[in-house]
Amino acid sequence: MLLDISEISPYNFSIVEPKWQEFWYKNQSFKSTFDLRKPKCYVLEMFMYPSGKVHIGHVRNYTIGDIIARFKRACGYSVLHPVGWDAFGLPAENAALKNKSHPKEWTYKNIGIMRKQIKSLGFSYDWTRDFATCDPRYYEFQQKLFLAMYREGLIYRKKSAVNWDPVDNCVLANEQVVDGRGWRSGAIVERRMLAQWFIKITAYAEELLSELHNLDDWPEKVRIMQENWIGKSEGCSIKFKINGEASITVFTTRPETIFGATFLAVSPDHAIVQELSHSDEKIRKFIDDYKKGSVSAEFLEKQEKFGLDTGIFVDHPFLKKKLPVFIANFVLMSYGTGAIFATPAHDERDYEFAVKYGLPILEVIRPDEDAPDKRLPYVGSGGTMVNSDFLNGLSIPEARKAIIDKLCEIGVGERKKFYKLRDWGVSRQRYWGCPIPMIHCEKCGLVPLKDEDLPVLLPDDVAFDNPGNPLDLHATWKQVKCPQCGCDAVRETDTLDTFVDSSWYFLRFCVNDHENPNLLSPDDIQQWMPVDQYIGGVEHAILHLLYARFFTKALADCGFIKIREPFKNLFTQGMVCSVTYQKENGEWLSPDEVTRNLEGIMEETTTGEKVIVGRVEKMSKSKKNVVDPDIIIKNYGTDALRLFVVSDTPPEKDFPWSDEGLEGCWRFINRLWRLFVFSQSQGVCASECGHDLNIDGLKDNVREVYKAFHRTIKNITNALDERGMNRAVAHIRDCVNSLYSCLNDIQENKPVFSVIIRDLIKLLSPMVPHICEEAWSMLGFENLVSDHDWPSYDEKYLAKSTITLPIQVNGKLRGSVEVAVNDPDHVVFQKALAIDNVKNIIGTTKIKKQIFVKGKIINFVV
RNA sequence: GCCCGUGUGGCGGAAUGGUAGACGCUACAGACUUAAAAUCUGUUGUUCAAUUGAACGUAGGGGUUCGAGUCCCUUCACGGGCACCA
Repeated sequence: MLLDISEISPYNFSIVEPKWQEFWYKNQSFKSTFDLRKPKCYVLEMFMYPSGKVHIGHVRNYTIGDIIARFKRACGYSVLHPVGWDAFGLPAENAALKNKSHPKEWTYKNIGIMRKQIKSLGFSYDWTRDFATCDPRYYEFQQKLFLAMYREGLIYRKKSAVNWDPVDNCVLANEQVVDGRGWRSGAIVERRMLAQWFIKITAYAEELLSELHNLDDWPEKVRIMQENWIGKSEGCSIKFKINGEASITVFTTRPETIFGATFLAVSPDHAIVQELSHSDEKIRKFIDDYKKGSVSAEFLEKQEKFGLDTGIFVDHPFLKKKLPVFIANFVLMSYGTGAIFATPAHDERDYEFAVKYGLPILEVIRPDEDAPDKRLPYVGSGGTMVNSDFLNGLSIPEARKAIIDKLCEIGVGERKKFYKLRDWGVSRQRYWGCPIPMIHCEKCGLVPLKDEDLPVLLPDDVAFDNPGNPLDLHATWKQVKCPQCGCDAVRETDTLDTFVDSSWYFLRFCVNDHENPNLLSPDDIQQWMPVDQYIGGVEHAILHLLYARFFTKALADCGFIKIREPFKNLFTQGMVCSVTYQKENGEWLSPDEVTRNLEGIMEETTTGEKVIVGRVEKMSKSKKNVVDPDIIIKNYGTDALRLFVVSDTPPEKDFPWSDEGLEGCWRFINRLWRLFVFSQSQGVCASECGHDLNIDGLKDNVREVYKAFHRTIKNITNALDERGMNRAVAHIRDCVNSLYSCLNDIQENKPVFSVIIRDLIKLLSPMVPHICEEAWSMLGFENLVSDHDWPSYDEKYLAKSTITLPIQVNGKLRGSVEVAVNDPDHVVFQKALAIDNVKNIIGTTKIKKQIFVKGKIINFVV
């Protein structure tokens, strides 16, 4: 009795999916054990902030990771695929303020909710390694790392310019300053010098930069971004004498322009300015005005250049000439030496400043004749030195070398490198973060805690109703005895930037807490590190990825670990986007608030008001174009969702959400299901797989399907190796389509189809694991498909015996011929020339040249 | 301003320098059905011819090549990063 494929009932994902999720979880199916006999593969997705809800972006990120993890596992790797929570941070405190809850409670509750959501997505995680950064076990160890880095001289405290919110009494990150005002209080942000904790990332600037070139498996884009961020420039420092005694040292990358220097400019934060301000009212006022400006980049951008003559003069090192020294707001204390010599003729900023204050402009580079723009300021790289004493007539590179040599020789200059990279300010005047294990003692100064006195636990009894840091306001928490002298002292009340928490979590995952109490057990780390595949959003290209690289190097130098680069292969996935709808008054509408009317125009369902269909933009709550994964899973199942987020669009590109596309994946899941059920009814099962296959005896179409299947295995394997999930899905669909075209032949060819179906399930399992496990057990296969090897293909089936050879005349396609692969050339040409179309076009013209690329193409040139 | 990336049907996208548009979505048609949905099977770059075919076609212009979406030069558009960095 034949089963009618159209009568197979739909795939019941709502029973099947939870069943397998439960099974995997209970049996710890994806627990990682290191196996020396296998190559290892550490697959990691950037861990999640427990905001309370998993969004589609997470789903895409983790699905990509899960596909890689499952694929690698099947390919015989011993895989580590962990999951955890980046749990400290400001939103928990904001929520606490709003809901009168405790950040801890809020955070762990959210983790609970999200853990459940993540489980419903069927990811192959090793749940035994799950942890949150706010677990005392985790942050205690972080304090230990902090102390080690402090001992190593990598951590210091220094006054630094910060954005200060005078209403909230706290420091704001640059991102939290909007139009010069605090984002929450609305108060005008001040620029303040404040004592802050810093980690000396600049000590690693050179290594962070040079090692980038070895990160071959990182996106070029990210490497360039980091390179620019580190921003190395090479040049030299030059000492300018004041009255033959004191001096000002400047840094320049254009020392060859020194004969065009007409003044010096120093930062308002420069030591010499501080000194002068004591005795000079005008300078004091200038500094006050300057300080009113924020340090935020956005604010600085709008600012005009302004300056003040100090009245001081310095000697030009080569000319009997004095240069005036100006204070200028565009000179940054944080870069170089905080002082420059200005050559207005060849620098845009110097030029603008010189024009404004009527300072001389002296040309020292004559542009080449063919230079596109010879106007001053001339900043081109070509030209000849003029008005420059012994440099006259030299090219710029020649002059640069000559002048540096000379400066070094006479002892006023030195070759120098400078970096844009700044030290990492990690102090946060917040409660919900890792406490800094330091003590302020009046007698002893800064005293680090001893390792054995750790952890410094966060107190639970804190209040959030006052502005400022709850730790600082706590009645007793900060009172402590100095570990050195035993006197009364106070704890540091700043907590660590949460980027610190995420700078070493990947190391922590290597160690199974339950099995090894040493959280950075060197053996475990040596086994698993580096992360073989790291996956996350490109928005972390600089901060997180740079901090994590730095931390790894620093911890290596502190003796904790041996590796120096954490992430071997980095993959940055695109954002999930969706169309936006907006009313004419600008109000955003969600997709279920709009309908297409009879004329095909979008309108608001309730009011009939006209709706503007906006751009496809990143999903965000404010634009109301978000999609809730829970609802999708409820209606279509996890497999359909997982399949959808990786089909059609390459994972590195932005993904345009579409309900129709999702429907398509749902249809495909059912199409698979019907294939499996129908095949089973035709006798396809595990026990049919044992037979030796005699390919030659098969009917032509079945043999072709079998051979094509080997190509499918190859194509999918290659696609997944290159992380082209969209291509893998396309090949799978193509393959399923061709299986559908020979459904009638299944019963007669049970062994062949059993093998095909078995391997098809394996090929599908990284993407849609639930339906695969179900089909696997339904067809009588043993264990889990997740435990089985990846199918292999046989090269001998890849070769085609006949091919369709395209025939071109003068590079234009004019037809094609079926030829056997082993046809001799003259036979192939004969066939090609016999095509009517080809004959007509060539006619009696002489063939000048014939190109035959075997197996590819023939081209006649006439 | 500087640096990087991208540009292919109505849409998402395929294509080691070798038949451009695989696969999917949308749309249309046929089969099944009393009917609809679902399913199965087709068609779907544009313009002519209307069967077989022809011309055009991978942002625009130029070049290399027997042959270019792919390599080189150039212009434009969009996206991203950095931005007083001396």
